[in-house]
Amino acid sequence: MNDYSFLTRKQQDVLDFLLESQSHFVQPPTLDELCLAMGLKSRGSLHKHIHGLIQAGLVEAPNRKQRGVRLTQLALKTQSTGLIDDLGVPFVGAIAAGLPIEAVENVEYMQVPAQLKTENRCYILQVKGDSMIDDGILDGDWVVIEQRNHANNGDIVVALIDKTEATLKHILQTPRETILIPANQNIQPMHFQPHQVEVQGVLVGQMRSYTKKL
Amino acid sequence: MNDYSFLTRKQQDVLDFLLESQSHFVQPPTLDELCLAMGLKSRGSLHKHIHGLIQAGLVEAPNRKQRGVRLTQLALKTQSTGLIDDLGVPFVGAIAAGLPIEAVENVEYMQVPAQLKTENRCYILQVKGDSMIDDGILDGDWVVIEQRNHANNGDIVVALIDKTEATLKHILQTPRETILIPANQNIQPMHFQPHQVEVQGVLVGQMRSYTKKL
DNA sequence: ATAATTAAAGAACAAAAAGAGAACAAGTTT
DNA sequence: AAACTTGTTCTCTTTTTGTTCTTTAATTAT
Repeated sequence: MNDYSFLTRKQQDVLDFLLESQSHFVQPPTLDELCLAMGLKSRGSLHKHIHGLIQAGLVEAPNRKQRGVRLTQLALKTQSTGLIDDLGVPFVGAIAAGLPIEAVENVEYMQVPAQLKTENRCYILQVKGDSMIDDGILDGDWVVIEQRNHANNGDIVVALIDKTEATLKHILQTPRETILIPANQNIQPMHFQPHQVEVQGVLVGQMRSYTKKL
Repeated sequence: MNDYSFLTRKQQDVLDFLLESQSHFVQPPTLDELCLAMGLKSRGSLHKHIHGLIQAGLVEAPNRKQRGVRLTQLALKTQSTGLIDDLGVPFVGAIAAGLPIEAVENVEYMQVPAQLKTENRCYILQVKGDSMIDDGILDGDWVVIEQRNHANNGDIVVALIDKTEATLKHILQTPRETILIPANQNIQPMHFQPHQVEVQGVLVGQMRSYTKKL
């Protein structure tokens, strides 16, 4: 999970277990409980690993009053692969085919499941229009975009055309031209000179609400 | 979150018991009643825990006139903002047209944006099959379902047919029959006697990942 | 193979937590 | 007034829990 090269293998195991199971414990687990949960028979052994984690600043040093093994903020923050993200993903605006991205004034943050984003910087746009309807991306859907300026052929990208229009399309890049392909039988693919098209991100997730109307 | 994690084990137990059983007591329970209910033999022991809760601000300090143990607003609040929201929405399994819901063994929790769920109890299913493809719900998508047993005509619901098969369809309920309508031109609507169809939830959100394959 | 590191188990210990019971004061009931 | 209830305080004992130490096995490096 997390790579703390200065931790021993077992210390890392213990840390991973703590991070993973923290929500299962109502109270911070005691050493004995951890032993049981991890299949150890001796507190003494486990204590040495915990001690290592304390020195690494990943576990709170107990102050003789508060018992149980508590993770520190540092440990929680470095849990990058966990399900819970601190801030969430910023919702930056709406994208309609043929128009610049319409930015929202107050950037909101949406709590997005880890499965719908990547480790890299992501942002959220709201889709306007039906140009991707055949791919199941409907008017009003939110899309999670990983911010980067290159894409593979076939990817669905946010493309900026002639530095003015933004659109969400499949991309096909050849040395001679760049083609933006909608997922809508009624709309034709568009051909451009490579320099006309600027990739602003790649689609990694999509969401839809059936209750809220925005 | 409120950290009443500085409570000792027994203090937490007492608090949990009070929160859980408050409706069972007509009057705020006396120490002796609590002892009896919790299986303790000495008021003195229990009083020490209550005293800890008083200092934590979770229990009202009694004033000799009003007897019994009273919870404070703070304690009640910490219960309503409990763990459910922190955990996210449970991912309980996969739904394929014509098959029972295939439950996952270890329930995972996904952090879902507020826009995709409701205030009521929700759960997540993964869609198998193409029966809702015309509504932009594709094979492999996750759907957020609000758990309830009634629906309005036109809603997309999780329907249990003859207590065996589960499916995700539009519902149309008339006094004579219940019709489940797929969003796929190749599949015909299905007609049932009302008693054959049991609504298990209503679709409120949908998500799709373009990176993870599950 | 030898040495060093890492793990595990268990014993022993001190501090904290938890429990039991007695005693007491202030109220309530009889 | 006497008996009872109820919260509070106190002492004492038992259990739980973190810590330290020693011994032994397993793994890794030299």
